[in-house]
Amino acid sequence: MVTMADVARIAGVSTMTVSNVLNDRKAVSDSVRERVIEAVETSGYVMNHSARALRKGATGVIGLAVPGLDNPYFSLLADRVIARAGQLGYRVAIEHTSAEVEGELAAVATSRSLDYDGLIMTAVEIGPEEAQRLARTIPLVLIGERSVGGSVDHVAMANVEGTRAATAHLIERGCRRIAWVSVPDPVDDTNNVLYLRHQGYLQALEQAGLEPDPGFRVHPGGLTLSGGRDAAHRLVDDGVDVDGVVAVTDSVALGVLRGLADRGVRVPDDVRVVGFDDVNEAQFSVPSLSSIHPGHDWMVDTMLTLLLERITGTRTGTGLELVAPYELVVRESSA
Amino acid sequence: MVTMADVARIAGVSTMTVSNVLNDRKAVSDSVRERVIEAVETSGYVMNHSARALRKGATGVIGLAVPGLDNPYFSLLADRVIARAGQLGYRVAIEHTSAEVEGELAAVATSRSLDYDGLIMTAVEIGPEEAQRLARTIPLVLIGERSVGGSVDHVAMANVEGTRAATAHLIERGCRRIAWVSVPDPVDDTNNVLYLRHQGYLQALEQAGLEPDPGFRVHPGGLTLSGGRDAAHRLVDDGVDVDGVVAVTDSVALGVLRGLADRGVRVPDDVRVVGFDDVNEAQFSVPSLSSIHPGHDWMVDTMLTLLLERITGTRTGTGLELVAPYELVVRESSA
DNA sequence: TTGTAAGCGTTATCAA
DNA sequence: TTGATAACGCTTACAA
Repeated sequence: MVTMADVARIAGVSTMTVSNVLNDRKAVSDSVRERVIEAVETSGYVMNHSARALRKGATGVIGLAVPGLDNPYFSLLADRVIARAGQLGYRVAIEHTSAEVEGELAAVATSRSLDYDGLIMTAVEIGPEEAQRLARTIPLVLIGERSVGGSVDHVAMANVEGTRAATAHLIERGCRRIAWVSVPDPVDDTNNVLYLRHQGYLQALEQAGLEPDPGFRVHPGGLTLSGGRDAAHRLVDDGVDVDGVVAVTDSVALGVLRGLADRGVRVPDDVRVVGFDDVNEAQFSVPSLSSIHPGHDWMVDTMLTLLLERITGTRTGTGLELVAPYELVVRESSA
Repeated sequence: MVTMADVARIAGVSTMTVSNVLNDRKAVSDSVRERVIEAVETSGYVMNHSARALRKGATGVIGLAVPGLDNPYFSLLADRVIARAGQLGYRVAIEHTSAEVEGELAAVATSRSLDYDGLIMTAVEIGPEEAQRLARTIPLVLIGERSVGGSVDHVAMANVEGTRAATAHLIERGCRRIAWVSVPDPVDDTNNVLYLRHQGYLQALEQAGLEPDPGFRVHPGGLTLSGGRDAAHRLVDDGVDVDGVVAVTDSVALGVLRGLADRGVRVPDDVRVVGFDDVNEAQFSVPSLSSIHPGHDWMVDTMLTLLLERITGTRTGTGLELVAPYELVVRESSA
């Protein structure tokens, strides 16, 4: 392994000069700079990031904790976070949280927190206290929920407003019996995405004087394509008479489209469907899926801005809570 | 920041004893072990991985270089690699390669190679010489292609055999005018997935005495949903008379399904469609997509096994080349 | 069973 | 403009 000392020896300078050239830190004479650069190239030197990290107390790595990449929303998110972080000179390591036993999440994150200069986390199971404790160890930005307190920054989606708009859109299109497809009994908590989205659905129905559908038809943890498909099967097989479906996520909605097709239910003719997240695939399903676009780019930019402010110490104190602008995107499934 | 020395002071022992307890390395008396563990907990100590990495010369991180996660195949792959690597005690950092200017790929990978104990890479642009050079710096496993030589291990898909089976399947189902949807003019190279898959298509047609479709209808770099959709539009709009489509990837195939739907072409009644990769979404599209299942789990297990053998030095010498078992999965799009 | 000493490769600080 | 020195937190090798 070639070290800075080797390069220094070859170039006939000190390691500090090599370091200064490589980081263009101070003024270095042109002749010396050239010699160093040449020595770097001939020797094939590569920087040892562990040594730098140890010395500087920063790793240049941001952690991104998501349930899994096996989900179009999270892979979309990861893709953009990686790309944007790369532009800012950071690398991204992905942490899978869904594999962990409940509660282990925070422990794992804490034990690894030193490896990251900051952590972006989709807060599915983590509670306010845990989040605050974690945030004392490492700059922390939470996605998708609200009001954790402490120095935790939040970038939230317009969960309530989004599903309210989605539901109102179906009502406006003439739907009167609108099902909500999500997991049963989300915890009544303003930090819970599933709860908030359900509230939006309920609010829109109430505003229109309509009765909500009592059924939740996805198994907990089943916010997936297959979960959505199975839910649609049960919806039809149980003889529930609906003319609209609001699904808690696009994955579920796409599964619902498939499940309705299995039962010969036509979308949008018999039933109109709306999702939430506006994943890429929503544009290409048959029929294409109407959805709530939660401002992905805005969210990613904001998350990284907030995180870097904490990392560099530009901003301290109580956590900010920012809500991304959302947009209803109408496609074939509700046209 | 709490260090091992702090813990040692609190427990009244030496740092080595703390280190030994934390790594349960040697026999440590129960009383001392208890004191150390208590000191760790009360102090809130967390291991500094940079220091350990510097000292041990290993980071515990595996790099995964993929074009982007904005693609169901690569996100599926990343998901499984992260999960499996986690079980083996490694973390995974994702490198985006598609953002790089051509040729920079190798440079970037090299400059970062010290950060990883090993690298798994989808070799889209990297050439044999670059790969070999890289492999001298870091254990390297390449995905999806073949025959790079040197100490580079390979886990390949059955590219030729897969598309041959897919094409033969369409022929067996009665198709006679089968289009190939991929990028134009893939480099004639046994290391090029796109070339190999095209070969399989050609072989199946030749075997059946059929004429190949001359057209390639996806723009380079457009192996995406929208690329597939646009290709299908052009196929129909140009009046090409086909009764079957073999797409180079599932993303393209799913786009083709959408594009055909746009033009009122029925699948499978008018045209049968087969893809390659068997991504999750293939089961849930309408119609569901027939595909070549390239043995994802086998590939991921094998890749990590090979990589760890190189990392630990268990195996040295010339690179192995292993081909994953494939399977044709027939679904509605060709039923 | 526990402890001491040295060193991994880099950079901050201060001196020349 | 350049260099010497110490230190970051940990583990290997050896000593007690």
